[in-house]
Amino acid sequence: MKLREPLEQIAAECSLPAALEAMGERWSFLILRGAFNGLHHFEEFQAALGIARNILANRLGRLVQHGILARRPLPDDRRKIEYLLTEKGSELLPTILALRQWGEKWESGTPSTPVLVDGRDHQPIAKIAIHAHDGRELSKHDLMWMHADEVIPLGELGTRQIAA
Amino acid sequence: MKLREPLEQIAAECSLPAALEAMGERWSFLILRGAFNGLHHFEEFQAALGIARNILANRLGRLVQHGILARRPLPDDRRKIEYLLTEKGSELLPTILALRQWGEKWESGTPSTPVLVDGRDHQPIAKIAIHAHDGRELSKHDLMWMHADEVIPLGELGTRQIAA
DNA sequence: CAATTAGGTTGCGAATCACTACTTAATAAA
DNA sequence: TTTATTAAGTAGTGATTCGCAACCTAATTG
Repeated sequence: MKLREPLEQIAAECSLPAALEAMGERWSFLILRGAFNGLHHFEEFQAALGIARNILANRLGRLVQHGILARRPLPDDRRKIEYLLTEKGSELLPTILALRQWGEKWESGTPSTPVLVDGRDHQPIAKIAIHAHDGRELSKHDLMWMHADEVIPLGELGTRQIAA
Repeated sequence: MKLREPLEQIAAECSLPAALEAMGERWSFLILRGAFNGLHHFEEFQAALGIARNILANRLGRLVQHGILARRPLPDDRRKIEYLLTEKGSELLPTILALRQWGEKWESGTPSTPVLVDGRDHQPIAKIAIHAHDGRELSKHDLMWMHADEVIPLGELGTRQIAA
């Protein structure tokens, strides 16, 4: 059998396969959700998720390799390893929220806990949505796909020919 | 071996496992991306993604079962089956975009094609982000987690005790 | 110094994945 | 009207991964 081919080659012109290469495995998102909710240690993840230990070790290692989590042995108790979200990992939060909101609406039907709220007024965040560059929210009917070459950067309208 | 346990039981209070139950497998997101980009037929998906035929058949069936795709035999050529995004499936677009944007920034480094643009001005959409209920964009430092019971619905501030 | 804790690793059977070949029904070509 | 081709799968086979339980090692606690 050929080695499981990295998903990247499938569509070189799209970054989705690259993202899935890092996050596409069965437990990755749930481990990350745990990290967002304050889990830091191997045994914490294991207890909270009920994941097999070898799989957890493998996933944590993978997430560390991809720079999504950072692995830091604690100086006070050198048995303990702390897993922390990197900036790269933190920026997956919108993805997780979008997925969770979708699941809430279409699969489980019940609101999730804990809830992410605005620290200022303690109100839940808005639904993750698609916005135009000027902030307007866009519906499905406002959207279209274009080849990247055909997009005319703002501010150059009328001053430039289409690039291809 | 025990049957692979559905992810739902792990954290009944979160919808993320429910979402992953439907979309968590290796090819699901890429098939859906294909659907968003205009693929409708078995052979189209197969050629575009290079996925094994049995896996593709299985994934399409799963997505149909979950109501994410609809399966419709075409009346003019009754060999052909058309796979179409349902509303439920369409609402996964923010998730896919968030994941793709993340991959673009942190993994591939190159912009993806095709690009999703606003139909009115043909400008690329804004980055998927987290917004407050009033539309302000929130950064990581503006956010906090709360138990659902502790959230006081807007308009009831001061008129109601916290519910638990 | 014995017991416990944290974070793994190992072995094994079950399930899934990927590749190729085959099937079946409907349409198109000769 | 036979024959070929196309669309959408299914079946067989081996490699890989998953899940469980048991074990291991180093550091800390009693």
